[in-house]
Amino acid sequence: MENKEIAAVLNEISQLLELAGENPFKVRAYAQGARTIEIQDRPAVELISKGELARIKGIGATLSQQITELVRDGETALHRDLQKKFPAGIREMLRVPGLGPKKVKELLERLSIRSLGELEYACHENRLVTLPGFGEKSQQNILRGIEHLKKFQGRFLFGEAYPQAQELLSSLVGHPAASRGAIAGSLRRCKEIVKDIDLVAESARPGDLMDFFTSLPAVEEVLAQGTTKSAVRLRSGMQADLRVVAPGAFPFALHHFTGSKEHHIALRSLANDRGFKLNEYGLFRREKPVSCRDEGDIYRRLGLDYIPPELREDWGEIAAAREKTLPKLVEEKDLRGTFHLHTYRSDGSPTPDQWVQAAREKGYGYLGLSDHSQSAAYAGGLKAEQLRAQEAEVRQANGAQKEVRLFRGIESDIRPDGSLDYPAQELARFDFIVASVHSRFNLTEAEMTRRLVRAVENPYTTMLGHPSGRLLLARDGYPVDMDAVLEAAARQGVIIELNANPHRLDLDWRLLKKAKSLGLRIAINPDAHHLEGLADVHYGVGIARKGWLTKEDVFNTREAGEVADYLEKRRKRAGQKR
DNA sequence: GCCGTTTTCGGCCCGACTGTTTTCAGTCG
Repeated sequence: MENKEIAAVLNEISQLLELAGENPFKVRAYAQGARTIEIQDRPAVELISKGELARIKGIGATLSQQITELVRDGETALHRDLQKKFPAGIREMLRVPGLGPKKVKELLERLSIRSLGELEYACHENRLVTLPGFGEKSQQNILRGIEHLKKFQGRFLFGEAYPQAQELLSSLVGHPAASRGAIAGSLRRCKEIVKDIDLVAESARPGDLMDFFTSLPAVEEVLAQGTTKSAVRLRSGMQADLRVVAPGAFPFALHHFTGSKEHHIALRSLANDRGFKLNEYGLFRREKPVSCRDEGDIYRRLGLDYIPPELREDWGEIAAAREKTLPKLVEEKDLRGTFHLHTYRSDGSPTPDQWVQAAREKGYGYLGLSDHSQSAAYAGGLKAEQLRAQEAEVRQANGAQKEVRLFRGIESDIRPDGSLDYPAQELARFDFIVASVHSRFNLTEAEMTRRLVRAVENPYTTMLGHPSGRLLLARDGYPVDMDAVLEAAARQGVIIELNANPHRLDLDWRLLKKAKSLGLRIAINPDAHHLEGLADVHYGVGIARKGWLTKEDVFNTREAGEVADYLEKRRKRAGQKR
């Protein structure tokens, strides 16, 4: 059983214990244990065999026993009993905003409601109003919450939410009552999926700013309005929350509402140890406020280096900030070019000349064009006989100007047996090759792992495209032993793509740290099919930062000449190996 | 349930808002 699966079970145990009315600290201990086991570099089975499991901070005797039981039997008695007591329908009710374990328990015990469907029915029957702790309002809110769950599932892509947040923010900071404003929440931390938009603003006239916010054209419905907090539902279906604070409190509010919760728990605990108290209004030493101009000051007063928002996941960043070993994260301005762009020849729209123009506008020195290969018939993959024309076209675009170097590549399908999609003499002619899986996702994990390992062992493979194959909010990645694939890529010097398309953001940031530790280079590629898609590298950079990557870890921060030399050398070596 | 350079027992981040109450519990971030 993998660490991730173990974590999922522990998390569920935590939720169910909460439903059972257990000690909240016990509940938290299980949730914390889940996180701890998930971020271990080594599999639990190894930790158990070496007797190191119970020595990990946050895993004590009981959790260690539960994990051991899980690894040995694939399940635990505790988990099984809890599941029997609280079936899936009950757990689903916890996703309704405003419903927590206590209220779900009440619904269960007093009205025998055991699923979302039953809950909706009970609301329509007006049966919640008489329940203690509930009333007319909460019944309506629950109905609306169910409606919303059904409609949107309450989750949105980073790339969907970000432009909306930007627009709201620019409206807000343009208002005379606002002196400062910022995006906060998981969006600021660059999570690939977000639940809502959090905004923080500073104002001496909060009432005016709130009136302005709740009447913006993007707002469909005002869910709550006060002088410190307002919440609205946007026409897009997203919820946006605005917090307004008085001048001086802004850094603390921004920090607080950026999260994550786990980061705050760890940080406040450290603050306590050092004689401080930290909350959303300030940093205090013996009840006396400590002045901070910005978030950097907050960390410095606590004896830490500044921790960028993307890293605030309680994933080792606090220890690194204390030891002054935080990485200097890559920035968008470090990128010198990018790869994996489609043209009109397969399923994209731009011509090579148009891509050159787009690169120029972005200040890039090079672009790597890679249309689909012949097996991807659905995407207009290039037949072998079309390759000469493509070659000539790229050569011509390069001859016509000197500012932007176009590299001629292909996004080669990885066939089910792991081979690439053209004969070697064709592969040898490309400047670079992105190898990706686009079909036959239904192989077993062992077969898929073999397939990907074989693909990265092909001497012509330059990079592995969207390694997991996931489509966020739509499709999980195929089953594959990603560790084995990454290790093979590291042996072969194959670059790993961080596909920056908001639907993919693949390789996942949780694995980037692992890839980095293997010495792998990462290419932040937009996988763009239209000119506007080039801007998606922004999301890729956010995820790269979240994965602790520096400029040096990212392949396309190199200058055009260096990239050209690298690709040429690799191509020569591949020719010799063949 | 976990943890300990004051502690092996007694803490565990902390405050606002909502809807329900008539002083507060539950939820949320």
